[in-house]
Amino acid sequence: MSCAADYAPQLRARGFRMTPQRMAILHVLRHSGAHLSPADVYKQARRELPGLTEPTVYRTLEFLAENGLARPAYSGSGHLTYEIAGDDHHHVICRVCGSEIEVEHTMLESLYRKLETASGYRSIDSHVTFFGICPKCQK
Amino acid sequence: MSCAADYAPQLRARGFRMTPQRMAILHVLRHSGAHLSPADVYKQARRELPGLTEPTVYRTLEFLAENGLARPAYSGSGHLTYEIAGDDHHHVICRVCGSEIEVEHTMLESLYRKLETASGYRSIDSHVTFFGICPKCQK
DNA sequence: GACGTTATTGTAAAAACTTGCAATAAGGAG
DNA sequence: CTCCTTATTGCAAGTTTTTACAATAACGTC
Repeated sequence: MSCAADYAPQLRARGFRMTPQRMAILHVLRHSGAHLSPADVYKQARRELPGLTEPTVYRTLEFLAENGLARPAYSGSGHLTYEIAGDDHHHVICRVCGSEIEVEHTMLESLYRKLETASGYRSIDSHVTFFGICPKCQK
Repeated sequence: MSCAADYAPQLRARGFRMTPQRMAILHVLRHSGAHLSPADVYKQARRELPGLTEPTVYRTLEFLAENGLARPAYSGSGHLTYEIAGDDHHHVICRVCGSEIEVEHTMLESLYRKLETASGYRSIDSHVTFFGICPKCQK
Protein backbone atom coordinates (compact mmCIF):
# COMPACT_ATOMS: atom_id res chain seq x y z
CA MET A 1 0.00 0.00 0.00
CA SER A 2 3.01 2.23 0.21
CA CYS A 3 2.55 3.05 -3.46
CA ALA A 4 -0.52 5.10 -2.69
CA ALA A 5 1.52 7.35 -0.43
CA ASP A 6 3.25 8.66 -3.53
CA TYR A 7 0.20 10.76 -4.25
CA ALA A 8 0.45 12.67 -0.95
CA PRO A 9 2.68 15.50 -2.21
CA GLN A 10 0.31 16.16 -5.10
CA LEU A 11 -2.55 16.59 -2.70
CA ARG A 12 -0.67 18.63 -0.13
CA ALA A 13 0.57 21.01 -2.80
CA ARG A 14 -3.06 21.95 -3.42
CA GLY A 15 -4.00 22.26 0.23
CA PHE A 16 -5.59 18.83 0.53
CA ARG A 17 -4.65 16.03 2.88
CA MET A 18 -3.66 12.40 2.50
CA THR A 19 -5.73 10.15 4.74
CA PRO A 20 -5.88 6.40 5.36
CA GLN A 21 -9.23 6.35 3.54
CA ARG A 22 -7.78 7.95 0.42
CA MET A 23 -4.76 5.67 0.57
CA ALA A 24 -6.91 2.56 0.75
CA ILE A 25 -9.11 3.67 -2.13
CA LEU A 26 -6.19 4.69 -4.32
CA HIS A 27 -4.57 1.38 -3.56
CA VAL A 28 -7.64 -0.53 -4.68
CA LEU A 29 -7.93 1.42 -7.92
CA ARG A 30 -4.25 1.09 -8.58
CA HIS A 31 -4.09 -2.67 -8.17
CA SER A 32 -7.31 -3.54 -9.87
CA GLY A 33 -6.53 -1.59 -13.00
CA ALA A 34 -10.11 -2.07 -14.18
CA HIS A 35 -13.30 -0.07 -13.95
CA LEU A 36 -14.77 -0.35 -10.50
CA SER A 37 -18.16 0.69 -9.24
CA PRO A 38 -18.34 2.57 -5.94
CA ALA A 39 -19.70 -0.64 -4.40
CA ASP A 40 -16.69 -2.64 -5.64
CA VAL A 41 -14.31 -0.06 -4.23
CA TYR A 42 -16.15 -0.08 -0.94
CA LYS A 43 -16.00 -3.85 -0.60
CA GLN A 44 -12.32 -4.10 -1.44
CA ALA A 45 -11.05 -1.04 0.41
CA ARG A 46 -12.96 -2.12 3.47
CA ARG A 47 -10.73 -5.16 3.80
CA GLU A 48 -7.77 -2.87 4.36
CA LEU A 49 -9.62 -0.32 6.40
CA PRO A 50 -12.59 -1.87 8.19
CA GLY A 51 -13.94 1.41 9.51
CA LEU A 52 -14.44 2.85 6.02
CA THR A 53 -17.97 4.00 5.23
CA GLU A 54 -19.91 4.27 2.01
CA PRO A 55 -20.40 8.04 1.93
CA THR A 56 -16.65 8.41 2.24
CA VAL A 57 -16.12 6.14 -0.75
CA TYR A 58 -18.48 8.15 -2.92
CA ARG A 59 -16.98 11.45 -1.82
CA THR A 60 -13.44 10.24 -2.21
CA LEU A 61 -13.97 8.88 -5.71
CA GLU A 62 -15.49 12.16 -6.79
CA PHE A 63 -12.65 14.01 -5.13
CA LEU A 64 -10.00 11.90 -6.82
CA ALA A 65 -11.68 12.40 -10.19
CA GLU A 66 -11.80 16.16 -9.72
CA ASN A 67 -8.12 16.17 -8.93
CA GLY A 68 -7.04 14.01 -11.80
CA LEU A 69 -5.98 10.97 -9.78
CA ALA A 70 -8.92 8.84 -10.91
CA ARG A 71 -10.86 8.78 -14.11
CA PRO A 72 -14.65 8.43 -14.14
CA ALA A 73 -16.30 6.39 -16.89
CA TYR A 74 -19.78 5.19 -17.61
CA SER A 75 -20.28 1.44 -17.62
CA GLY A 76 -22.41 -0.37 -20.15
CA SER A 77 -25.39 -0.22 -17.85
CA GLY A 78 -25.07 3.53 -17.56
CA HIS A 79 -23.58 3.57 -14.11
CA LEU A 80 -20.58 5.55 -13.05
CA THR A 81 -17.37 3.64 -12.47
CA TYR A 82 -13.80 4.70 -11.79
CA GLU A 83 -10.31 3.64 -12.70
CA ILE A 84 -6.90 4.91 -11.72
CA ALA A 85 -5.71 7.79 -13.90
CA GLY A 86 -3.02 6.71 -16.28
CA ASP A 87 -2.58 6.78 -20.01
CA ASP A 88 -5.27 8.81 -21.63
CA HIS A 89 -7.70 6.55 -23.36
CA HIS A 90 -11.35 6.03 -24.14
CA HIS A 91 -13.57 2.98 -24.42
CA VAL A 92 -15.81 1.18 -26.85
CA ILE A 93 -18.35 -1.11 -25.18
CA CYS A 94 -20.34 -3.80 -26.96
CA ARG A 95 -24.06 -3.12 -26.71
CA VAL A 96 -24.77 -6.86 -26.81
CA CYS A 97 -22.26 -8.63 -24.58
CA GLY A 98 -20.70 -5.73 -22.71
CA SER A 99 -17.14 -6.51 -23.75
CA GLU A 100 -14.90 -3.50 -23.80
CA ILE A 101 -11.78 -2.22 -25.54
CA GLU A 102 -9.59 0.82 -25.18
CA VAL A 103 -9.03 3.53 -27.76
CA GLU A 104 -5.94 5.73 -27.69
CA HIS A 105 -6.64 9.36 -27.00
CA THR A 106 -4.67 10.35 -30.06
CA MET A 107 -7.50 9.05 -32.23
CA LEU A 108 -9.76 11.76 -30.81
CA GLU A 109 -7.22 14.54 -30.70
CA SER A 110 -8.14 16.04 -34.06
CA LEU A 111 -11.84 15.86 -33.36
CA TYR A 112 -11.32 17.83 -30.16
CA ARG A 113 -9.43 20.56 -31.99
CA LYS A 114 -12.20 20.66 -34.59
CA LEU A 115 -14.85 20.95 -31.89
CA GLU A 116 -12.98 23.77 -30.17
CA THR A 117 -12.78 25.73 -33.40
CA ALA A 118 -16.42 25.15 -34.28
CA SER A 119 -17.87 25.82 -30.85
CA GLY A 120 -15.63 28.42 -29.28
CA TYR A 121 -15.29 26.13 -26.26
CA ARG A 122 -11.78 25.46 -24.94
CA SER A 123 -10.02 22.65 -23.12
CA ILE A 124 -12.32 19.96 -24.42
CA ASP A 125 -10.72 16.81 -23.13
CA SER A 126 -13.37 14.58 -21.68
CA HIS A 127 -13.10 10.89 -21.36
CA VAL A 128 -15.66 9.33 -23.67
CA THR A 129 -17.31 5.95 -23.96
CA PHE A 130 -18.71 4.77 -27.27
CA PHE A 131 -21.15 1.94 -27.83
CA GLY A 132 -21.14 -0.48 -30.75
CA ILE A 133 -21.24 -4.17 -31.52
CA CYS A 134 -18.09 -6.25 -31.08
CA PRO A 135 -16.76 -8.68 -33.73
CA LYS A 136 -17.99 -11.76 -31.86
CA CYS A 137 -21.54 -10.48 -31.51
CA GLN A 138 -21.67 -9.53 -35.18
CA LYS A 139 -21.59 -13.28 -35.90
CA MET B 1 -51.15 14.68 -26.72
CA SER B 2 -52.32 13.13 -29.96
CA CYS B 3 -48.84 13.58 -31.37
CA ALA B 4 -47.50 10.84 -29.11
CA ALA B 5 -49.95 8.36 -30.65
CA ASP B 6 -47.92 8.58 -33.85
CA TYR B 7 -45.33 6.34 -32.26
CA ALA B 8 -47.78 3.49 -31.73
CA PRO B 9 -47.24 1.76 -35.08
CA GLN B 10 -43.47 1.75 -34.55
CA LEU B 11 -43.93 -0.04 -31.25
CA ARG B 12 -46.58 -2.47 -32.42
CA ALA B 13 -44.46 -3.47 -35.38
CA ARG B 14 -41.90 -4.79 -32.91
CA GLY B 15 -44.40 -6.53 -30.70
CA PHE B 16 -44.58 -3.80 -28.07
CA ARG B 17 -47.65 -1.89 -26.95
CA MET B 18 -48.62 1.74 -26.74
CA THR B 19 -49.95 2.61 -23.31
CA PRO B 20 -51.22 5.79 -21.66
CA GLN B 21 -48.04 5.86 -19.58
CA ARG B 22 -45.81 5.78 -22.65
CA MET B 23 -47.97 8.38 -24.37
CA ALA B 24 -47.73 10.75 -21.43
CA ILE B 25 -43.97 10.36 -21.15
CA LEU B 26 -43.39 10.76 -24.87
CA HIS B 27 -45.57 13.83 -24.81
CA VAL B 28 -43.51 15.40 -22.05
CA LEU B 29 -40.24 14.70 -23.81
CA ARG B 30 -41.61 15.94 -27.09
CA HIS B 31 -42.87 19.26 -25.79
CA SER B 32 -40.03 20.07 -23.50
CA GLY B 33 -37.37 19.53 -26.13
CA ALA B 34 -34.70 19.73 -23.44
CA HIS B 35 -32.82 17.23 -21.31
CA LEU B 36 -35.04 15.99 -18.53
CA SER B 37 -34.16 13.95 -15.48
CA PRO B 38 -36.41 11.03 -14.55
CA ALA B 39 -37.74 13.16 -11.70
CA ASP B 40 -38.65 15.98 -14.10
CA VAL B 41 -40.44 13.56 -16.39
CA TYR B 42 -42.27 12.07 -13.45
CA LYS B 43 -43.46 15.44 -12.19
CA GLN B 44 -44.67 16.63 -15.57
CA ALA B 45 -46.17 13.41 -16.88
CA ARG B 46 -48.00 12.96 -13.65
CA ARG B 47 -50.08 16.03 -14.36
CA GLU B 48 -51.52 14.28 -17.40
CA LEU B 49 -51.73 10.87 -15.83
CA PRO B 50 -52.07 11.12 -12.05
CA GLY B 51 -51.74 7.39 -11.43
CA LEU B 52 -48.28 7.24 -12.98
CA THR B 53 -45.58 5.82 -10.70
CA GLU B 54 -41.85 6.32 -10.49
CA PRO B 55 -40.70 2.81 -11.37
CA THR B 56 -42.76 3.06 -14.53
CA VAL B 57 -41.04 6.30 -15.47
CA TYR B 58 -37.60 4.78 -15.06
CA ARG B 59 -38.53 1.66 -16.98
CA THR B 60 -40.25 3.58 -19.73
CA LEU B 61 -37.38 5.97 -20.29
CA GLU B 62 -34.99 3.06 -20.53
CA PHE B 63 -37.37 1.29 -22.88
CA LEU B 64 -37.76 4.34 -25.12
CA ALA B 65 -34.00 4.78 -25.27
CA GLU B 66 -33.49 1.15 -26.25
CA ASN B 67 -35.98 1.53 -29.03
CA GLY B 68 -34.62 4.75 -30.41
CA LEU B 69 -37.52 7.00 -29.42
CA ALA B 70 -35.59 8.79 -26.71
CA ARG B 71 -31.95 9.64 -26.37
CA PRO B 72 -30.09 9.29 -23.07
CA ALA B 73 -27.41 11.81 -22.13
CA TYR B 74 -25.35 12.55 -19.07
CA SER B 75 -25.87 15.89 -17.41
CA GLY B 76 -23.07 18.01 -16.06
CA SER B 77 -23.51 16.49 -12.62
CA GLY B 78 -23.15 12.99 -14.02
CA HIS B 79 -26.79 12.07 -13.83
CA LEU B 80 -28.70 10.42 -16.61
CA THR B 81 -31.20 12.58 -18.49
CA TYR B 82 -33.33 12.01 -21.57
CA GLU B 83 -34.56 13.96 -24.55
CA ILE B 84 -36.80 13.07 -27.44
CA ALA B 85 -34.97 11.44 -30.33
CA GLY B 86 -34.70 13.79 -33.26
CA ASP B 87 -31.87 15.16 -35.29
CA ASP B 88 -28.73 13.35 -34.38
CA HIS B 89 -26.55 15.61 -32.35
CA HIS B 90 -24.14 15.66 -29.44
CA HIS B 91 -23.39 18.16 -26.69
CA VAL B 92 -20.57 20.18 -25.25
CA ILE B 93 -21.14 21.27 -21.66
CA CYS B 94 -19.17 23.98 -19.90
CA ARG B 95 -17.34 22.60 -16.88
CA VAL B 96 -17.63 25.94 -15.12
CA CYS B 97 -21.13 27.33 -15.71
CA GLY B 98 -22.91 24.29 -17.14
CA SER B 99 -24.01 26.02 -20.34
CA GLU B 100 -24.51 23.69 -23.22
CA ILE B 101 -24.40 23.67 -27.02
CA GLU B 102 -25.22 21.13 -29.68
CA VAL B 103 -22.80 19.60 -32.15
CA GLU B 104 -23.98 18.14 -35.43
CA HIS B 105 -23.48 14.44 -35.75
CA THR B 106 -21.72 14.91 -39.06
CA MET B 107 -18.72 16.27 -37.19
CA LEU B 108 -18.24 12.88 -35.56
CA GLU B 109 -19.10 10.75 -38.56
CA SER B 110 -15.53 10.30 -39.73
CA LEU B 111 -14.28 9.51 -36.24
CA TYR B 112 -16.86 6.74 -35.94
CA ARG B 113 -15.76 5.19 -39.23
CA LYS B 114 -12.15 5.41 -38.06
CA LEU B 115 -13.04 3.75 -34.75
CA GLU B 116 -14.88 0.95 -36.52
CA THR B 117 -11.90 0.23 -38.72
CA ALA B 118 -9.43 0.34 -35.86
CA SER B 119 -11.46 -1.70 -33.39
CA GLY B 120 -13.45 -4.15 -35.45
CA TYR B 121 -16.58 -2.98 -33.67
CA ARG B 122 -19.58 -2.09 -35.82
CA SER B 123 -22.54 0.28 -35.59
CA ILE B 124 -20.77 2.72 -33.33
CA ASP B 125 -23.26 5.53 -33.08
CA SER B 126 -23.53 6.59 -29.48
CA HIS B 127 -24.64 9.95 -28.35
CA VAL B 128 -21.70 11.64 -26.68
CA THR B 129 -21.29 14.54 -24.30
CA PHE B 130 -18.03 16.45 -24.17
CA PHE B 131 -16.89 18.81 -21.46
CA GLY B 132 -14.94 22.00 -21.95
CA ILE B 133 -14.97 25.66 -21.01
CA CYS B 134 -17.33 28.03 -22.81
CA PRO B 135 -16.27 31.38 -24.29
CA LYS B 136 -17.83 33.40 -21.44
CA CYS B 137 -16.05 31.44 -18.72
CA GLN B 138 -12.71 31.73 -20.50
CA LYS B 139 -12.87 35.45 -19.61
C1' DG C 1 -67.61 -7.28 -29.84
C1' DA C 2 -65.72 -11.00 -26.47
C1' DC C 3 -61.52 -13.97 -25.43
C1' DG C 4 -56.84 -15.18 -24.49
C1' DT C 5 -52.04 -14.23 -24.53
C1' DT C 6 -48.53 -11.81 -22.62
C1' DA C 7 -46.41 -7.07 -22.44
C1' DT C 8 -46.79 -3.65 -19.06
C1' DT C 9 -48.02 -1.63 -14.79
C1' DG C 10 -48.39 -0.74 -9.64
C1' DT C 11 -47.03 -2.18 -5.20
C1' DA C 12 -43.78 -2.85 -1.79
C1' DA C 13 -39.36 -3.31 -0.43
C1' DA C 14 -34.52 -3.18 -1.22
C1' DA C 15 -30.33 -1.23 -2.92
C1' DA C 16 -27.66 2.67 -4.40
C1' DC C 17 -26.43 7.28 -3.77
C1' DT C 18 -26.53 11.99 -1.41
C1' DT C 19 -26.61 15.51 2.24
C1' DG C 20 -26.03 18.11 6.79
C1' DC C 21 -23.63 18.37 10.66
C1' DA C 22 -20.85 17.40 14.74
C1' DA C 23 -16.55 14.95 15.84
C1' DT C 24 -12.00 13.82 14.34
C1' DA C 25 -7.36 14.13 12.82
C1' DA C 26 -3.76 15.91 9.07
C1' DG C 27 -0.17 18.77 8.87
C1' DG C 28 1.62 23.66 9.19
C1' DA C 29 3.28 26.99 12.88
C1' DG C 30 5.49 27.84 17.10
C1' DC D 1 6.67 17.86 20.55
C1' DT D 2 2.29 20.59 21.30
C1' DC D 3 -1.21 23.62 19.62
C1' DC D 4 -4.42 25.32 16.13
C1' DT D 5 -6.77 25.52 11.95
C1' DT D 6 -9.75 23.46 8.97
C1' DA D 7 -10.06 19.52 5.62
C1' DT D 8 -12.10 15.22 6.11
C1' DT D 9 -14.66 11.62 8.19
C1' DG D 10 -18.61 8.95 10.32
C1' DC D 11 -23.19 9.03 11.54
C1' DA D 12 -27.93 9.31 10.60
C1' DA D 13 -31.38 10.40 7.76
C1' DG D 14 -32.98 11.58 3.20
C1' DT D 15 -33.56 10.96 -1.79
C1' DT D 16 -33.06 8.46 -5.95
C1' DT D 17 -33.00 4.27 -8.61
C1' DT D 18 -33.77 -0.75 -9.03
C1' DT D 19 -36.03 -5.27 -8.45
C1' DA D 20 -39.58 -9.08 -7.83
C1' DC D 21 -43.93 -10.37 -8.49
C1' DA D 22 -48.89 -10.38 -8.77
C1' DA D 23 -52.57 -7.70 -11.02
C1' DT D 24 -53.88 -5.32 -15.13
C1' DA D 25 -54.89 -4.11 -19.78
C1' DA D 26 -53.26 -3.81 -24.94
C1' DC D 27 -54.32 -5.81 -29.08
C1' DG D 28 -54.35 -9.88 -32.30
C1' DT D 29 -57.73 -13.58 -33.19
C1' DC D 30 -62.08 -15.54 -33.46
